[in-house]
Amino acid sequence: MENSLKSKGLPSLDWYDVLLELHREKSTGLRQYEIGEKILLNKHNLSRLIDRLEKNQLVGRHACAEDGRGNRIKITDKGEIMLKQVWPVYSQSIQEDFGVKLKTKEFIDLSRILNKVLGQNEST
Amino acid sequence: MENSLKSKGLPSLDWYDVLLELHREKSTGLRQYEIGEKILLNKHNLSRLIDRLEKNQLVGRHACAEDGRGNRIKITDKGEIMLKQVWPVYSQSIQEDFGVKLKTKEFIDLSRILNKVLGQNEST
DNA sequence: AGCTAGTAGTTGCAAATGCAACTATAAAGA
DNA sequence: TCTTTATAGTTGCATTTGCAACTACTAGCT
Repeated sequence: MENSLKSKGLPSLDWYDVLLELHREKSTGLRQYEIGEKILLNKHNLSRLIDRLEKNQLVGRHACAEDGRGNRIKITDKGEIMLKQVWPVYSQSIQEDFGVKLKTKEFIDLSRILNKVLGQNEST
Repeated sequence: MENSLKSKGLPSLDWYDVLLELHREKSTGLRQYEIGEKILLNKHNLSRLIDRLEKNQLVGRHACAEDGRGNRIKITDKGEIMLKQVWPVYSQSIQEDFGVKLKTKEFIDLSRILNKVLGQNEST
């Protein structure tokens, strides 16, 4: 999937993950720690990922009213456009790597089983 | 799993993967490209991974009779010992992350489905 | 044989990651 | 209020990864 994106000059999947979460909260934005809870990335790496996104003007860091330490991250219009550009390529990769190879029931089973593995984590 | 290994001063899982493949061919050893076919790592990174393994005397590079370009990698006794040290920690992690959370049937299904995803790859 | 193309493995450099230490602010307790 | 403790986020440094170019050798073609 990464190769497929890269060959088309699109950013990697972790950029997509962050942009998607921000898209879902377009109006209010998200705190960095909130993004960190949703995707699998520790805070220092997330901080630098957002540096890169910001440098590419896909997101913006805004001062945070309720907490002076943190900042509120919002997706930009350019970020929204990027999201729309990535999705067709991403979804086609999913189709090729999973859709073609698995029956619908297998796909559902896989999803359910992996969610069980992810869930009930003593570390969370 | 990586955290669990690291906290006990043991090397990461990719070291284990390589050592295990070499253990299975202890007498003849393996060419680097053969290791590369078995684990998910491209050749330059594998080359450097083997550098590290060699520096820790867990494997040895030997001149290759049948092909002057390549070398034959063999696990050392120290490597075998490391393999034996890692396995209990690794297997316990598997137990915690999968065994506890999944029923036997789910585990088998997961394995079967993921193998289907891996297989029939147009790129291989 | 001699030339060309392909393969095995290595290396330099840039970018990404992990770890620990750091700053700045918030929250909790005396 | 003042002190202590916890949290949000950043930064420096070492290690790892990805990419492209490279060497050295093999294999295939004429």
